[in-house]
Amino acid sequence: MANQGKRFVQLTVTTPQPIPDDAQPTPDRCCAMPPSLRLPTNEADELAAMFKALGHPVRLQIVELLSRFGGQACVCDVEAQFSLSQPTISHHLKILREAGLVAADQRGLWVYYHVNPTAVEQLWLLLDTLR
Amino acid sequence: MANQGKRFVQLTVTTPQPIPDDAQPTPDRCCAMPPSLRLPTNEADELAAMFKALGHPVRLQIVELLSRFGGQACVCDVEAQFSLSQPTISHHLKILREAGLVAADQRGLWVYYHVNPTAVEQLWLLLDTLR
DNA sequence: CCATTATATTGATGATGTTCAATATAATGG
DNA sequence: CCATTATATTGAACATCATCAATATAATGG
Repeated sequence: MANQGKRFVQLTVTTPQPIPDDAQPTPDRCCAMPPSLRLPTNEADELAAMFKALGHPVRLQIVELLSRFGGQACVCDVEAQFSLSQPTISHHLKILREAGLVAADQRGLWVYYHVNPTAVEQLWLLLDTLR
Repeated sequence: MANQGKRFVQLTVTTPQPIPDDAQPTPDRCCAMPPSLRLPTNEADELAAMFKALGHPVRLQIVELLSRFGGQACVCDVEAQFSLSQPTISHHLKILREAGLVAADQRGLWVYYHVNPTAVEQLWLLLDTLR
């Protein structure tokens, strides 16, 4: 079977507008061309919540770790990598879950976590427009 | 002109890996394959600090705004887009500056901010490995 | 040097985040 | 049903964050 484990997505990206030639380098007044927001507040809220979840070194390391073990990393695997209590790891995993960045499924007594590729994709796409 | 201001991107998305057939559905012990951290703590600290700076809707909107006005957006331009006090905007800009995501240069009485493309690139690259 | 203006800093207040010990929950195997 | 084990939740202590009013700083133009 071709393209196993992959799918293709086509999307539209707005490019940054070029600075117009008549923009004064040192104008005698400011705010001549007030830019308007193109990132709506509700979108910004959701994306910022995901960035916020990545905004802690331990959580970033957890996600990086999970990204290399699709569905095979249980909580105790994660726990083993850090000098943090079990409740603290559980707390960080909850934050990542609630942001939609990871998902969990229970198999027997263990809970296995994996990265949600759609969520990462959204962030990646946004950064792509900011580069 | 067709597709003005837009470009099309085709990209590949990795779907979650299926659990291999030889993975025990209910193994009698866990952590058989302890993964090790590949993202060093000092790197994680720096990257997480940048993600954290993006982890607020207003700051995300500020960066998005700046990305479309390379070196032409002064603080008052930014201020005009939000219902927040001038000190609050200044505070958010400081956080973005200290994370290395934006830089400022003064021209006359005004201070113009622009996105630091190297910083965005770093985050983009990391997310690229997590997809 | 004085007045004006844009931006930054300070200090305060209320909200949110991080961590752990203790405890609860839920699955498993006798 | 009981003991064991993995994970989650609770509650508390302490740290950090977001916001604004007030004030400081620094550039400019008289």
